[in-house]
Amino acid sequence: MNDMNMDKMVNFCKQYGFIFQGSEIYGGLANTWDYGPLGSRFKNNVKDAWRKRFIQERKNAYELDADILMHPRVWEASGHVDSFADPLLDCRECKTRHRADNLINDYTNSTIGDAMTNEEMMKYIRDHKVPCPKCGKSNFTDIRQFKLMFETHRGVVEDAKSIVYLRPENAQGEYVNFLNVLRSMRCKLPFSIGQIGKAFRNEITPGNFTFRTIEFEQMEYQTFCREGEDMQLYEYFKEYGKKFYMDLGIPEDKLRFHDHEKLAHYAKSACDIEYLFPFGWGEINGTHNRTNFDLSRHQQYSGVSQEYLDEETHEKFVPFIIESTYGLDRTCLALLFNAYHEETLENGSTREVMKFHPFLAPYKVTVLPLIKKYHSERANEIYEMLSKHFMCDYDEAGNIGKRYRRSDVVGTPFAITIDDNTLNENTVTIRDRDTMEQITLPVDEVVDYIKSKINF
RNA sequence: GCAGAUGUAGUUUAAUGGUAGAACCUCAGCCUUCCAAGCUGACUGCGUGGGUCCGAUUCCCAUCAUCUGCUCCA
Repeated sequence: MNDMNMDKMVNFCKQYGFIFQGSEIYGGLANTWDYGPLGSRFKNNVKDAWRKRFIQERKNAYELDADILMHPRVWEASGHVDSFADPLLDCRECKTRHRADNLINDYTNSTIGDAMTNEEMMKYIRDHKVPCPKCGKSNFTDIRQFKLMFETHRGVVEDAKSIVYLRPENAQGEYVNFLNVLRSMRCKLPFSIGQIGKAFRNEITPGNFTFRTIEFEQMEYQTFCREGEDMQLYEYFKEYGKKFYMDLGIPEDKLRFHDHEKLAHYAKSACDIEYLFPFGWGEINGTHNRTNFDLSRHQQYSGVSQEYLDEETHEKFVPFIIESTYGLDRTCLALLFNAYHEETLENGSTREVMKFHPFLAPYKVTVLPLIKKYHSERANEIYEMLSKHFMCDYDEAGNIGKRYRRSDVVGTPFAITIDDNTLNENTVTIRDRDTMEQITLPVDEVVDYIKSKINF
């Protein structure tokens, strides 16, 4: 991969049907992106890979599909109503933007700003002529409350009582269903609830293609455990996450851990897995030790006990939670960069090849009649047969070399060619994208051959 | 949200105050028995909305989007 950059990836994704700009014919809506035919296929394969590793192959792991809209009190209990509303103001002199509480805290070298209302902060800044950290002057706009949660209203009347939020994280869906899963699945600690779904954040400045968007999808994994085994599980899931990415084909030198020093309101410890994007290291996974903060808060706000009864010790306690969240869109973007290769050919031209893990490839196999007018009929029969098992592509336009390349550029791991031998001896040629090797196989062995090669 | 830059087919681009040419891609036909050959043809464009002007893709304004920096990033 030489000379890769974001523009090239955006163009590539558009050209080949992976990702399109949202609402494009209306000029676009900033920071929304639509997954095209190949992109949505690819994204689903990433989800399936995650499901396999995190739900299917793990004991005591259960999937959940919770609603995006939840009771507004959930977000009071979670702390998001408070912490997701940043009090922002702008310096009129140098046009920089600041958080009012940070300004005061930094100025006083304390945390007194945390407890102030917006009015109190505004008064304090005016009274003490708190300077702008950039230009030193004290000439600020009024505080404007920037809400990171999208709000909507249920019912026909838009008033404060009807507000519902589009969830800013999925985790609360697992937490409020802790008791339901515990009972219905007859769980014992430690056990995990995983969920794939969309979340929404009204970010000020997203960007970098699908890396930061206002609507995004997360694959997340909440492990409920005893206090005392929490740090061990925390370390375990950091490594398990890294291994997941390496299994998907990302080399170790493109991955690193990044421990958080500044922690979120709920976390005891936090660590990201970062991928080396062309724009630098970027978070693709976050693992947090959320302690018993969340379940305790839900117990407090709902009045419903969230305690677990340990049958061995006969103790009752609110479990700890280790959260490991995978940004699905970010993971897909990292995998797209990781798969992208430019190859220089003998004649000096270059071609693009996507080298996905075969499990992730949108198409598993392309069916190519060697000569359209002689081999199309049989090729169509074979396409039909294969499509019962895999996502297949079919291409009879242009010459055979061109069709191999069209297949390679979208990352299809196998191409099978139908020629006279197919008609006479019922064999096909299978060509492997990575090795460029060709083998001849009887038609009825093709499905098993491909299946054996695309396992994850 | 602030500052700067940018905006011409799917992509990369050319020219122009008198509504635009090309290459690649795509599609159709011919040819072709394994890696972008060739031939013929076809489709597609001045981000959007105003203004100035006889006339605007070109000048001006606004808006939208993208990029860079700032800010933000539970």
